[in-house]
Amino acid sequence: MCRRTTPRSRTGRPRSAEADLAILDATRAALVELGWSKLTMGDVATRAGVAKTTLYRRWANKNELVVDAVAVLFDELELPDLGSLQADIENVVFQFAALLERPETKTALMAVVAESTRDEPLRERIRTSIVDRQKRLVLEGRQRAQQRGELPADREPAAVEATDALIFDVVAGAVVHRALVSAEPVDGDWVKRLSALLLGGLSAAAER
Amino acid sequence: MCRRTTPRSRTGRPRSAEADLAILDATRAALVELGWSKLTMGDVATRAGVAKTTLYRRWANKNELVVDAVAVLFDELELPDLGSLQADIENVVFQFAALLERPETKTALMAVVAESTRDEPLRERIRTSIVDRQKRLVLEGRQRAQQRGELPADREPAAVEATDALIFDVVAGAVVHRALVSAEPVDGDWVKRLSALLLGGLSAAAER
Amino acid sequence: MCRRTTPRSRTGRPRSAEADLAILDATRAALVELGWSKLTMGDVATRAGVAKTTLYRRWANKNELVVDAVAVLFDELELPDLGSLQADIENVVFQFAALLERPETKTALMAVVAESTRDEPLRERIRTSIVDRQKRLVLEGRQRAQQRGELPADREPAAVEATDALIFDVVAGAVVHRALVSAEPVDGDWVKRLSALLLGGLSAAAER
Amino acid sequence: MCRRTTPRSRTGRPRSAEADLAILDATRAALVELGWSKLTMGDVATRAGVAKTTLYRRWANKNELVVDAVAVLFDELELPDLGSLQADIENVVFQFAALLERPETKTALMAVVAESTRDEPLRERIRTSIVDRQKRLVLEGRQRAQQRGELPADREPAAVEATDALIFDVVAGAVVHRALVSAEPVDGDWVKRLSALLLGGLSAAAER
DNA sequence: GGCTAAGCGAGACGGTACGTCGAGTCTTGGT
DNA sequence: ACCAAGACTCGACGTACCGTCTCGCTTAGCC
Repeated sequence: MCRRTTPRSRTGRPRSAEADLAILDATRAALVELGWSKLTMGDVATRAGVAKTTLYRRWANKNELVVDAVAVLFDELELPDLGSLQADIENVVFQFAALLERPETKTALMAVVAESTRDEPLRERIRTSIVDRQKRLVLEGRQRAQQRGELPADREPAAVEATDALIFDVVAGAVVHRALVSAEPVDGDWVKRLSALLLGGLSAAAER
Repeated sequence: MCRRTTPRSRTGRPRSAEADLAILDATRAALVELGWSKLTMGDVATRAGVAKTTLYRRWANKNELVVDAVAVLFDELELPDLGSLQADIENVVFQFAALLERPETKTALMAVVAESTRDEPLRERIRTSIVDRQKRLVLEGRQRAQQRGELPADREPAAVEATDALIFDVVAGAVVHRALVSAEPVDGDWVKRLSALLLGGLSAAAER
Repeated sequence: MCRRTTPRSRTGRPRSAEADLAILDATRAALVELGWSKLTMGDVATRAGVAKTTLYRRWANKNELVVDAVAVLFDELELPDLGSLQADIENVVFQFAALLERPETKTALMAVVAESTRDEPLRERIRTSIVDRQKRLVLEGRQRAQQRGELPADREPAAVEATDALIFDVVAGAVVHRALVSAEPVDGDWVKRLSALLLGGLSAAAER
Repeated sequence: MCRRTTPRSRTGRPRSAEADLAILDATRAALVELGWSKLTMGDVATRAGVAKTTLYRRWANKNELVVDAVAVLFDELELPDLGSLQADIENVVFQFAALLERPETKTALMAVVAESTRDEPLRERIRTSIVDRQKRLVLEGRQRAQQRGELPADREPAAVEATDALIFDVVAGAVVHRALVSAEPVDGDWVKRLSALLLGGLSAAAER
């Protein structure tokens, strides 16, 4: 979580663990109230009852702090076995949509992605802290569907991986676009249509 | 294009039309060189050979200016008839990906979307200037495919509209997510897989 | 009054005389309400129901306008014959003090003098519009006192002129300093002491 | 000197004392080069090698800064015992005139007095920083003359105080008016006439 | 009575300075 | 070594006013 890359000295006063939590909580609270662009480091420090220095000792800048503050929310996503691929897809789409409805996620996610187009370390941090962690959902869902026989067993690994990546971009991208760009609700009807499209597409691919 | 809402006074010196163009050009140039977050109003004004006040007389803030500057780029997207739905899809995806590769679009699009989550007028501006204008591509492509017989003729209009919206979010969302979040190339292989998925999904839906 | 130095063309629409008065009135009103430093040309124009252009066609800048607006107030000073030099002095001091109590004079006079230390044309304008016009009071008062026999008749003109100038600086300077710098009231007691000082000093000089 | 009114926090980085001096020096330099009205806070900050915010942290505005910068110059005035009241008067008048010849004083003094007519805190600051500090010269000169027997010993204190105040306003006012309004030189001849007037007036008052 | 040169209101224009705010750093004294 | 406090530099913000300009529209005087 903490961006300390150097191996951390053994002497001196150790960092306060409480401070880390307080800062991340304060960051999320500030995101909810103010949104990304009005959030300030000084305000976060005040909310957390901490000096600005303490923030900068732990995070290099605002972007990295916000990524860490928001990343943990994405770990809440789970994929309980609901018995069918369609149910699993619809469930995860709903969860993801609910996550994007939260004001802290809504305002922060696109902002840090935008910043990351010009900031390679930030992109890397986003990838490791948020993006890659969610790919497990696609992998798990696909494997479960194969076990159920809803999808054929793997043939060549490269194709499987490419399809996983595609599904990930399609699902995540469609939900984000629906929620933030089109600014329309991710409701039951829309989710059904999306999952139907995906299942149809995957089945068609499997038949060939 | 310009935010003139009041019907425009008849007296007084009229606004310079040249200035408008120079400002939008300067904005795009600054986006390319500096990216969204480093772009400043003062710098844009200098590049355009214009006073800062002239910018603020026309646009309320950086976001609205950037939306206008970038919007015109999206109008370049076209949908020539390539003879098959698959070819049309692949073509438009490529065009869209190429657009998102341009540094001015890449850095600006996500940023203004992020801001729009807390700024209703901005969201409206984005919708009318950018988003809604591109929905025509989905509509046109679908109609053409129906004429070719690749897709069944319309049944109920509501379902058609909902499917158009879904396809729009899926295509645009997937490309944006691939390009900006996953940060992986939108290459021929990926585009083929995406269009196969869509075609499969649409066909499956049509059969029911 | 108006700074037109070139001989003025005979053709074309003549300048509005009403506008001149309205502008000077508006300037004084603005001085009263806002003071020198908060007075703006745009505000004066609005008050006068006139375009800014019209101001600048007549006065080169804020300083010159204010000098003209205030100058006329100084012409109100009069020197009625009260029968004795002491009474005449006390009377003119009271008048001058009353003038400096008016908010428009108070705020404007020192300000334009301050500006004039770096602006030769302005200094010239102040001299001709305000300062020199008041020297007549000293001259008149002295001549009247000589006729009454309170002061000896002139000997050498240079000395007379030098004394006139001294008295002018002493009286005007003392009143201004009392009113604006010391910020204490120019009351009967103070005026009596000042006139006694002057009369004593002038008599002493006459005896030699 | 510095406007610190609250008793000063004990924690945090203390204010730089060097910065204070550098800023006041820079202010005087800017006054000399540019004059009051062209002096800008940004320019002063640059000259002092300091950020603009540092200026505003210490002084509320240009006026207060300039008063502080100029006040110290007035402390240079001294009243050495030259053996006679006349000599003492002429000396202090020359010193004061020389001070008003300096470009930084010339341009600043009237300007801040003008502003002070609409700004009570500024008036107070001028009084305590500049005006009251110079009244000592009148007091000292009068006491010395009494010791020499040139002036009678005090009778009632109120009258003495009133006369001191009068002399202060007359001398300071006359010199300022001569130098800045009449814009004529404070030369030996004029000074002799002024001191003669004062001595004559004081003697006449004493005889009664 | 039409021509014409200037005046006029309106308001946009290029500039310059304002005073504020936030980022990120540095310097205290104290833990 | 950590920490809270708060001053520091830097740079952008959005606003205000200056004095100029460009419109379209009067308005007086001379042909």
